Amino acid sequence: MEKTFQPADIETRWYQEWESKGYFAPQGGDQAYCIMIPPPNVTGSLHMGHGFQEAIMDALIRYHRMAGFNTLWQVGTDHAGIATQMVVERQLEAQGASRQALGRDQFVDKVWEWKAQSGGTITEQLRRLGSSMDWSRERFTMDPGLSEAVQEVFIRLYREGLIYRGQRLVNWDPALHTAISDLEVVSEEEQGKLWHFRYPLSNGEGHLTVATTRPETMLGDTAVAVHPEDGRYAHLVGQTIDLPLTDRKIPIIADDYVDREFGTGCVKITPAHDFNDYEMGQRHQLEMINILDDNAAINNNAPEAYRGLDRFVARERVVADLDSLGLLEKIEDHTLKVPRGDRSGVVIEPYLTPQWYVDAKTLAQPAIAAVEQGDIQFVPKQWENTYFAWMRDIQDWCISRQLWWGHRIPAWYDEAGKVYVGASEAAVREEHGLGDDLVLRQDADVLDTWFSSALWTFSTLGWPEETPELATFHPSSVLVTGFDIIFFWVARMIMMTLHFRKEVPFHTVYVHGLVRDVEGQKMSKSKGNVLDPIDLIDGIQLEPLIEKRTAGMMQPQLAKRIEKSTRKQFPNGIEPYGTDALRFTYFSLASTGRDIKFDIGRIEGFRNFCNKIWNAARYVLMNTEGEDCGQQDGGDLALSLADRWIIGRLQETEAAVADAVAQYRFDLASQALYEFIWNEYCDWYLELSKPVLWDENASPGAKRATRRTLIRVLEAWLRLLHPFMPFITEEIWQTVAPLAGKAGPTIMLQPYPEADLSAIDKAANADIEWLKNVIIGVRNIRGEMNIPPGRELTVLLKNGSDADKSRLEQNATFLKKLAKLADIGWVEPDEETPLSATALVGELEILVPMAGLIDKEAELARLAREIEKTEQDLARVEGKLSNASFVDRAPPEVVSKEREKAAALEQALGKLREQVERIQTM
RNA sequence: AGGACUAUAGCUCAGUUGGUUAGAGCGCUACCUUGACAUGGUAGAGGUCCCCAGUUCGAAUCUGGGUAGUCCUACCA
Repeated sequence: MEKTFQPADIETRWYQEWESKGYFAPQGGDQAYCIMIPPPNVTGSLHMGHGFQEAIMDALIRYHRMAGFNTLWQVGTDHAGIATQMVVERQLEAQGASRQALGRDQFVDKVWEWKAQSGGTITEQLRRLGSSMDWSRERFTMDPGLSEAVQEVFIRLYREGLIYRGQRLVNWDPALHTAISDLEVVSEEEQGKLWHFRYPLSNGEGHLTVATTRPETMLGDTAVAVHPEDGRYAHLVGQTIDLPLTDRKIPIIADDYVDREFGTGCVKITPAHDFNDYEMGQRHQLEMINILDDNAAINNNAPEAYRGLDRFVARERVVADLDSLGLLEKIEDHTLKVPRGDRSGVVIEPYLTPQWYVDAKTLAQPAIAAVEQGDIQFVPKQWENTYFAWMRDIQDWCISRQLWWGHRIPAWYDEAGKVYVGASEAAVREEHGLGDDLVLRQDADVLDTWFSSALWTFSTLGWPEETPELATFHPSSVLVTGFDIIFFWVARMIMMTLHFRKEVPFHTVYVHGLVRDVEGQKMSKSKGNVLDPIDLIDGIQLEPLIEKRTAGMMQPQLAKRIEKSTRKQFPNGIEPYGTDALRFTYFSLASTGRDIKFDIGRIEGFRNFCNKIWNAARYVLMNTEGEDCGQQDGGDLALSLADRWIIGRLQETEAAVADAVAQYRFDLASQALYEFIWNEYCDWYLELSKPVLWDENASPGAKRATRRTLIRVLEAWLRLLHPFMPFITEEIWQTVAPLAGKAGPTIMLQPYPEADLSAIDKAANADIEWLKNVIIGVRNIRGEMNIPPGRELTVLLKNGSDADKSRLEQNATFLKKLAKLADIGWVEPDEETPLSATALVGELEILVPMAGLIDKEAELARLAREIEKTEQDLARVEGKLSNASFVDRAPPEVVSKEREKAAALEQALGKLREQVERIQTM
């Protein structure tokens, strides 16, 4: 074995081995365990959030696979309608072509080509993370089977009246030329203006002043509204206004939506271009005048002067024209929320178009009930509130998109505009008895990507066929996802699955936090703070990293800043840390209910942990290979104290890990493993094994027992660790297993360690605790007194109990070795002792004679510190005990515990003071 | 506007049902290449548990009120 762990050497080798041997496929017991991957964008690439999420899923999957479950991790990718179409359109643009010039069929072919070309990136990256998904079952949302499921769902919902077509206001993206759902609109506060206009009354008796943030919409105004109880305007209700710049008269109406306090208390109403106005228009049967075209330029419904102008040009023109008419009262600065498309970034317009909708209110009812009843549980639970809040006020879901890439809507229209929904044109004709002479035209739109994602848990398993996989693995066990897609995806999956399967899609939703950079900023391309998980695994030089972070920047000054901060943060680039270290870092940060700040220092620490594991294994192998490790039962076995102790601690660790995983506390699991492996197995157990293995006088039974324990405990914790660090554990296990009497082609399919609580040896724990304390006592003196580590000491023990005496007898060799002692022995309580530095373990005194070694003043100073600390502790405890109500009212066991503490402290204090006196008088 | 979450060592974070000497990793200080590991070992320093009040014998932990930060939802023209 190499002296240091080299992850690159082993990772790809093992992954290929696992995949090619089919280890990821379901196999195992009657109980199924299934996780559906949140399908990443097929043409996307891996980011830190994926890395985190996949690591968690893989740990759960490997854990349950080893625990004997019939385990499926369903993998697949999403066609990501808008995102993918945009990428391909940009590529066409760069070549001077366009989607329109190409035509629909050819364009869609192009997208498929792009998918074929770049679709392997993300799946290759998932493999680099060690994710053990079943690639033989990989699905894509536009596979024939999944498309069939989409069509089936659409048709059935339509027939049930739960999908309908309607003309109403939608969020229109003027850049992408498509409707988008409410969820795809992000509103940010921006600086804007509030324009105040005078609208003249038709009767010539003055005007009303209205305010707007979007002046151009006044061209489509069809009313002015005031509050019904607003005394200032009550007499005007029913009269009309001469709408400036147009030749229209519009009514003054009363509606209690109007806020009397805001502005003048008069609101211009544009039902075709504002969601609130739309509703008011419905209430008052107002005319709806659409003044925009698909590009959000002014259309022919507006006065001629404005036709063809872009909305923002028209805005300036309207303001200028009103101003010249003397109707512009004032302009104020105003911060407002501007709605923008999450993909295009352009300002969204409420726009009147025919679209398809899902009746979400109806579907939401059972979906709410499922969570209320606990059929689905969120972890952490507080996300249920978020879910309820949204579901109880859910709006109908606009599912049609004016795109070409996606599932085309299975609806056909005749020339009269009558709609027929069915699986194909032929099916529609047959069903409705339509003659061949009747021309049918398929709906041009495709479905929202999330429509197909909503079916993911069952469409991937073969639905609408009743497949064996569906029967076995549905509902799935747990969904691992970020809170950002609870509405987009989780809620919709629950609705669709309950409707079509009459069962939940999953029993648990584990909601993890967002991965942020070290300063808590969201990672984003434009901030240039993105970390690529693959770069953390393989490492990257500074220059390529800068290149990567600044590539394709629109603004050169941004690139400069990014380069500077990157140089500062990673002056030497990023070292290769390996997948295991990266994964372990994720786990250690994965406490529930908070985002994680990714600190490069942590991953370095866990890389070191990998190295520690590697070297611990080297040590064990050096001492066991070619030796009798008691593989065959029989032969003398004389377990040492340390052997019994570490076996018990292993059980406790196994229990802790199982407990942590059951609660999705990967941070606690990783911590328990780290602590056991490094602080107990390596720091203490390996050291305690040396005196046995290197002692020529030790019995063969003792040596055999120690070798056996060394190798078996190692073998067990490799399995225990495997779901979290798959590669290093597999690599080491291959060599270790036979020596531990285990056989098998892979650690992946070995049984997961289960705690045997009867093997926990409380007495051994206490004895080891004593041993550690004595050693630490001596080391402390050595360290603080600057005694060279190589210098062997003679130590005297005093005032020991019978237990201390027998403990010393049994452990003298260990003490000598670990504390570097030439000799250790007892002195009687009244016996004269040389002047010594002392440490206390309970009542036992450890004496290190000072002659020639220890400076008198230094020891006095050390004792003074010790005394001060002890005095403080004692004062606190005595304070409690002198409080009558504490003694009266606290539980007796708490009180007696405090009393014992006080006694022990008092005694220790006495001894320390005695010691000070002795040193001073010498 | 409503809601959620967060605040503990210089940094990143644990801390179970109230009773600990408030912990870990990184960083820091000193010493050490001892036959697994310097990606290491040993010892050590470092905390007003955000603030105020309350409940309690006892609060990092429970309650109320503040402060600061992050996020979500809905929005007034």
